[in-house]
Amino acid sequence: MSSDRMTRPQAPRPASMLDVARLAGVSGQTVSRVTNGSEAVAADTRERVLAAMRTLGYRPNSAARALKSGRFQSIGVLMFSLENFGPVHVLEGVSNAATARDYSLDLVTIGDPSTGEITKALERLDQERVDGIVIVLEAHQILEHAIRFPTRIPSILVDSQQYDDRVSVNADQAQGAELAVRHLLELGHPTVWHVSGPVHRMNAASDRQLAWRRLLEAEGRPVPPPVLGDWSAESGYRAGLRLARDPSVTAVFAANDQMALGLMRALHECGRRVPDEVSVVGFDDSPDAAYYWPPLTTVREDFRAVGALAIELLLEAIDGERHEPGLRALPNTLIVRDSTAPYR
Amino acid sequence: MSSDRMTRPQAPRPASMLDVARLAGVSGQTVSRVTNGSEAVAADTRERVLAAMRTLGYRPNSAARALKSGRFQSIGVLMFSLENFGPVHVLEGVSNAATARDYSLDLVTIGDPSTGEITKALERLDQERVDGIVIVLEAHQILEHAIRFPTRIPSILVDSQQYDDRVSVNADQAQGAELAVRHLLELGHPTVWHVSGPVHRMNAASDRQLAWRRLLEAEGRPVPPPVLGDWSAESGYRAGLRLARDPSVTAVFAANDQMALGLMRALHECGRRVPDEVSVVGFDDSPDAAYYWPPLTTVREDFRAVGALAIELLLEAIDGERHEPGLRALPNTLIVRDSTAPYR
DNA sequence: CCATTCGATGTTTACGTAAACAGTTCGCGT
DNA sequence: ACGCGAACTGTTTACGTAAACATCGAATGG
Repeated sequence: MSSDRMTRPQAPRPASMLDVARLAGVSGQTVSRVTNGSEAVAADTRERVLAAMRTLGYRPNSAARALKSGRFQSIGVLMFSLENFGPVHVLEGVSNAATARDYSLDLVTIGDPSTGEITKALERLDQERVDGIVIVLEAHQILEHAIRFPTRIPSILVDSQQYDDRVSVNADQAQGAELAVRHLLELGHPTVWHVSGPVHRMNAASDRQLAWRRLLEAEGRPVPPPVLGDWSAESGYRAGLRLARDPSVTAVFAANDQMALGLMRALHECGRRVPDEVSVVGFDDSPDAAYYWPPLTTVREDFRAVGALAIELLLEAIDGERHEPGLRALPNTLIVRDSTAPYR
Repeated sequence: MSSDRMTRPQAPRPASMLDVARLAGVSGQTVSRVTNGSEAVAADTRERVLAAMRTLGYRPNSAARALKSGRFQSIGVLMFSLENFGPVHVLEGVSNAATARDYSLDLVTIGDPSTGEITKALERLDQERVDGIVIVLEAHQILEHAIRFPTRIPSILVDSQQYDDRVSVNADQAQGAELAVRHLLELGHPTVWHVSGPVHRMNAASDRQLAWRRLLEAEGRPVPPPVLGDWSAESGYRAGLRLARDPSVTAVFAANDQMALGLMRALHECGRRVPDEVSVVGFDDSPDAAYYWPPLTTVREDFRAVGALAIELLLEAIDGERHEPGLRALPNTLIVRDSTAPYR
């Protein structure tokens, strides 16, 4: 292979538009026209150019193109970790939608969510190698770190929060939480306990908790103190150990599936049967939820749709369209499995 | 808002290097020198240039830079779905490593793994907006679809397979499977059953199955017929329903955590206690595995390290280094939890 | 039969940057 | 004072593409 290196004529720089033009006996502009599919180029000329392209293995130089046009055909995505199921699926939705529109994706993940890291990441993205940015962060992170949004190019948030001056997209947290709580109440449970996510001033966890509380109050039910978790199965487990001691607990709404998983493990350990003694509902419908023990009743978020909508709005913004600021909330579906049963 | 558009002076095009140069009263080249941190520029000149940059909000144009230098400071990543835990974590490792080296990531996911889609995706990446490509695919997918690897730029595979002419990186499947099986044998079980992943001619599933078989044979144990799954919890569940009927089954090695999850659900349903009657080991150490019921003994893969090594090797290749073809296999760790117990 | 139009193609130019090369100034040794 | 090199800065050029404008021939219409 080193001989390969020595005999080969020094990586013959890739063919340029002009190389193709010369071979095809036309001008560079005509090659450009063929490349961009547009314009009227005589059929035989086009054929000749295409043949030359094939011969030379020509590929348009995207850097030159971007330089000339000012467009990158690329979307930046800023994400926290890929630990949690939700954001990863949003990413998948975003990726599919972007690919469908012929945009590529520039992914930046933030290892350590410090102000410095986030700012640096946004700087990176803002350095004009992308046409727009999708930010998958929660509001509290944005507030705590005093994040300054890019100004040069459009950006959109995937977050359940309502912003005065920005467009955001997410699943409808309140509607989802209501589905869960209402389901349990309809099964006859006197009230519903809640294992909450890490509540900050504004985030999905607080939205879910608030909706849970509101619905119980509206129905005139007692509102038990919520148990605080941090989205992890481990925190759900700890919450479960506390709830399992209280025999009045017959229905629990966990703010996500992983906490529901930990919760059920604790209930099992304490000998409280699910769903016979305690009904459990989760949130997210992660792929494994159907195979928890017992299979988990949960609220399915349409992450793909969230990602797709984010891209759609962002591309419109890139094209100069102005959107009304505010949250676009997408509805969720209740998936009933075996972890919930009528109150006895 | 339309008035906004009309009054504003046409989105004053972003400041260029020359704008900065004019304001600072220097040449463009000096600005370039300051930007690139290199060279000897007099301290006061540098200050003046930096001040001008701040005033104008100057950002180097990455397209122009890429055009001039022929480098993109960007790595392409080709992935199948983001459904499975493993690949997503590899992506995270890749992302972290790339960021640390000041490379950005161009992510392409393949919705439908048809030949056309894969080829199209590789074309996209090969269109020279990246300096190198990380391909996260399994060998059988590559073979079945007769994938042609990019030739213009270096690429590296994340896959457990040994290729004659390419460099690949992955966790050591055989070593991991041996950890699992040996653990069960050391607990005194007469033999170990296996719920396999979707075996193709060459992939992680077949590697794990082969290692399982080899070790049993080496130890002179009977080799029960492996039960075929497809990585999903659902397939583990179906496998479990079959294994649960057979009282001679006391130890099962599932080829991933999700199948172990489904397996344990089936065992529960059939009244076979884990680990008292049946011990179960998984593979991957997904975040939830510690909170399965019971907590799952499993093999932890260091996905981050895999991603990091892939980036390291790829960057070296970009810098012109030639690597010996072959597989770099990274060792795994056995995590013992409550789903395994001594044979009684 | 010439003017007009239009389709097809070519020429020029600019995008923003950085390498290569070309000064210019200054201090120092002689 | 002179020459010399080091330190600093400027000028020219090329990267590959596509918009704007220019040209040319042929077809159309009166």
